[in-house]
Amino acid sequence: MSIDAWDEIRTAYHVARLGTVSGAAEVLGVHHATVIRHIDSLEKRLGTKLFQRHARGYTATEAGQDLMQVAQATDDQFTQLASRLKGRGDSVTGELVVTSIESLSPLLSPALAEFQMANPGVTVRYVTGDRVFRLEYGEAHVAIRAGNAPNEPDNVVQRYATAQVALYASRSYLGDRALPIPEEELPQQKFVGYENMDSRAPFYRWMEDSVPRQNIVMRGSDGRSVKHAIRTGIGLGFMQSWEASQYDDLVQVVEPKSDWAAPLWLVTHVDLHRTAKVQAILAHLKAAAESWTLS
Amino acid sequence: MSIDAWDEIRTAYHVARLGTVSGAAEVLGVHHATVIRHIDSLEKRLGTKLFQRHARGYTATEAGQDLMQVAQATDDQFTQLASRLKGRGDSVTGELVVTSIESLSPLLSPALAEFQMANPGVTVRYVTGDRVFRLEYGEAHVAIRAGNAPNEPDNVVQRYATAQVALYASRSYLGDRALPIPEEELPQQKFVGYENMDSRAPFYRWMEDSVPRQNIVMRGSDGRSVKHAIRTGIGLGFMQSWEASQYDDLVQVVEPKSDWAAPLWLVTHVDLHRTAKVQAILAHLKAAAESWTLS
DNA sequence: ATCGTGATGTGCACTCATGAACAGAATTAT
DNA sequence: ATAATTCTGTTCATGAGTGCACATCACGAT
Repeated sequence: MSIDAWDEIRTAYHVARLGTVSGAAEVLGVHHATVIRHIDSLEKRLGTKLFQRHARGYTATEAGQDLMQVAQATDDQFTQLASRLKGRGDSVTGELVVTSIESLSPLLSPALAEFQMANPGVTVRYVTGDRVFRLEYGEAHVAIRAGNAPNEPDNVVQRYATAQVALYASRSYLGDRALPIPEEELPQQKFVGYENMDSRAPFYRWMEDSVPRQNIVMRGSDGRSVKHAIRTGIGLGFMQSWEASQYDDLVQVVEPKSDWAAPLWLVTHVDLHRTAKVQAILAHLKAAAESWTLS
Repeated sequence: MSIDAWDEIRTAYHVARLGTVSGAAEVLGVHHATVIRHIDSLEKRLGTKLFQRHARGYTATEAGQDLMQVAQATDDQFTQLASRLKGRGDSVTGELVVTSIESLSPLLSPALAEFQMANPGVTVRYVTGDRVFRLEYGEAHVAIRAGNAPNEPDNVVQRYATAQVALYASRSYLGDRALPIPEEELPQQKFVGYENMDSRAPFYRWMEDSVPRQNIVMRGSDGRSVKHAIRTGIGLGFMQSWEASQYDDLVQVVEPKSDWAAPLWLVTHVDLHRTAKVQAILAHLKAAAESWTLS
């Protein structure tokens, strides 16, 4: 039994507040006849007289005063809401959800942390996972995708950076082997792969095609386990160049092939792309990418 | 900077609550195209995207969820308001303002007190005064008027009772005079009158016409002072029979003339006459009048 | 693969709420 | 007293908002 004529309540509110139909009509920007009709309709709807009509104006009955108080509170809340929402569009506050495949985590995490430091009003949520988080369902504000250019409707995609990926091994695995390893000897090496290598990543496609299955001696389901396996010396494996360079015990075994390069894409939803919050994170991510290419 | 489209907020609220435009349209009883237009209009008005649109429905953004919470509270308050007002029309609660000329106070006060005892939910305000309290301004729910039948528009008037008025004097004034005093001797007596006797009361009109002005030795501005003056023995004066009968020292000096009788009228405003509260007080007042004629 | 279902989105005809004009009433000013 | 002002309230023409029909798309089941 809820009321389905909020505008009529709003009209009655201004009539009760000002005391006259004409005054309310002027404030509301409508004709006074409209105000009268709203009041009549609302009174019929509620089954109660809200106003005493006389030639000098409308005076609220008890019911009318009750309604005025409720509507007063409503008007205040709506006004606050409006200024909150208006501000939200132009300021960088609230939640900011970024998603990517898990393997980009070591690259993005520092940049996101920096962004949060620079914008204390925002709480960053960085969600990774195998399943693609869909922007059109509002699951994330911005996604970093790898591989071929995404082609989803209502998504604006920008070329981002190129993930430098190369084949690494630990010194304990290599021993005193000469580097680089000749390309024709690579298939005989032991490898560390990824659990579900049906991913679009081109370097994993190369591994599946070039390396005999029995030589992929371990598969990890996430980046950390793969990284640990390589450092332990189980075999060769792909890693982000940026991440691998942080570990002294890892060495690059061959010059990266050109088709291993995985292009990265910045993807946002059309509706959110214009907002200041999204623009801010995009600018920050691009700036962070500049520093990657330098190192 | 307040929002002037409450109905659109209501529409957006249901969309956010149900997740689909079609569902909201069904609940709201409008076409789904209308819902879409409301959302578009509201988003333009607020300058913020409230929903992520996709083929499976609308999911609320942060802004949309914020709006939903505010609107949820509003809906609750309006629902409570509606049930409150609906109930108020059928129950006898709240304020009840009764007005009359001051001289009827001794008659009405006991009846009003009884009414309040019988209806604890109501707070009775009994206002008396020389100035006529106007029902059309909402100053009172019911008025008891004396004299000629009131003829104001939008007022429903009912014949009530006849105020029994007679001429009284104290035993100290009369001494051992024989009663009743012959009518032709009355003008030579001393009298107690009323301050503003231009009132419509017929017995005061008789006094002005029949008694020489110098014999009206005192005039009171309210009923109590007139009563005290008569009891002190200053002269003859008009009193309500019902009130005078309570004082042993007062005696009726002549048989009441028929044209002294002042008819009483129950007056209510059209808008309030149908309400249960007004009907209750009217019934109670009529019942009280029954007991007067008995005594 | 194909069909079915349930959703959004858009152009067009129409209805209903709105606005303009006028009448009436009461209060205030001259 | 009379005029002027400021309200309410009603009638009628019009336009904005609504409903309808159809197109389109995504997902799921057969």
